[in-house]
Amino acid sequence: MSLPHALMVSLVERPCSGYDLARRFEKTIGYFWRASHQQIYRELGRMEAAGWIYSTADDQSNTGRRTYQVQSAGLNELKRWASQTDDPVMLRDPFFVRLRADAMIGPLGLQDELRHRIAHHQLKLDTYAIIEQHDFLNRPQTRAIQIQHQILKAGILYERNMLAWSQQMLDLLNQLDQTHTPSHPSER
Amino acid sequence: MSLPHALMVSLVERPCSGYDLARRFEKTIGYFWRASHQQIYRELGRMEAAGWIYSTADDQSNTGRRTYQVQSAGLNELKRWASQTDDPVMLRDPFFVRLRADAMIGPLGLQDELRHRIAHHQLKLDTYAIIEQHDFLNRPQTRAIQIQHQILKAGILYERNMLAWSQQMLDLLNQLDQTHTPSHPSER
DNA sequence: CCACCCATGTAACTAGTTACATGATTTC
DNA sequence: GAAATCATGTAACTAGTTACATGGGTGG
Repeated sequence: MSLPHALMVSLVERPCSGYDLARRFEKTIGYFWRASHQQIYRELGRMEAAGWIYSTADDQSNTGRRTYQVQSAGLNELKRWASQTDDPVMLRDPFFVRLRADAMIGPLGLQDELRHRIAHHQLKLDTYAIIEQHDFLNRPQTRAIQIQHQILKAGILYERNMLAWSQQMLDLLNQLDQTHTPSHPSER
Repeated sequence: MSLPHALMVSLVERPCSGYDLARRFEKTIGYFWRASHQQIYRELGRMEAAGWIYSTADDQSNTGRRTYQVQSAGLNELKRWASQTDDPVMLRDPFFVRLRADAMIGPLGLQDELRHRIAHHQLKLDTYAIIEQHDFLNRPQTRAIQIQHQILKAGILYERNMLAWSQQMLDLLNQLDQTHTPSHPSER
């Protein structure tokens, strides 16, 4: 499992509450891992039970807010886990299944979804460009910053890739539809 | 959920047994979706109960082998599902978490894993090149074939991308380690 | 005082993985 | 006759999602 370890990495960077973690995982950290607040609270509970982290009720203001920090047992676990090897994950997008369905029993008019996806990838690229500008360019090039920058670049490459591919796919579908639809009104 | 629909697409292409589906999902179809035989049998059972598919014991040879085919209810469900819209999936690779851990509490010596990943991506690219040669080049350019080819290209682009990025990451780590590791953290 | 954000959780479900199990057929 | 492969499943667990719930603090 990766989520507890992703949370610990985040807590090593800066100790904070579950709520803050949830927000950080929705924003900047979200380009490389994502989690809902329900999952986060569950994992925080488990990790505290395992002695990997501990929490203090940082409360002058009687909310239930707790701040979590990584303990040495957690650090050891993180090192152990980070040193093991796994196969890279595959690209696994339901949209490919839709397209394959369109190829077999189509045309299903997937152009709209493609346009939606193109906009989505463009938006992510814009966000990443802002993060890159803000966090990585014109910053001291420490070891940590260079590695984190390279991780962000993976996200940028991925989005750029999917954007270009989606445009190609849209062109192809438009071209196929164009030659199919007008001459024979049988379909649609 | 996508798996039942992925299975139906596969069964539309060619009716077959659960065992055959499992093999097809490990091989060629595996570049866009993957499933274990346990999952496949479970889904086949559910889909048959739902009336989306039906099976016949194709048995002159008393094995329990059953061949599955998609029924019209299944085709309708497939059309309905394929026409809905979702957000594209994100890149979500535990290795990014490992790298982030290395950035915070490193160096952890992730070069070996990177070399492993580079070999893996190269292997997939080789496989895809064979599939492309065999299934898509010098073939009649029907609508279905062109779409399926474009799906394969997404896989090729993805692997090419990850390969190039992994090599950059490996170079970066080598460069950082080289200046960091020896007795003095400052340089050498 | 109402809406919105802060902050925490529980419960139930779905999807995917791992481990285990069984028997028949083909190949050496 | 042993080993590999064909062919099917069950059981238990893990990870992730969706829906629901609660209560305090802040700004207009």
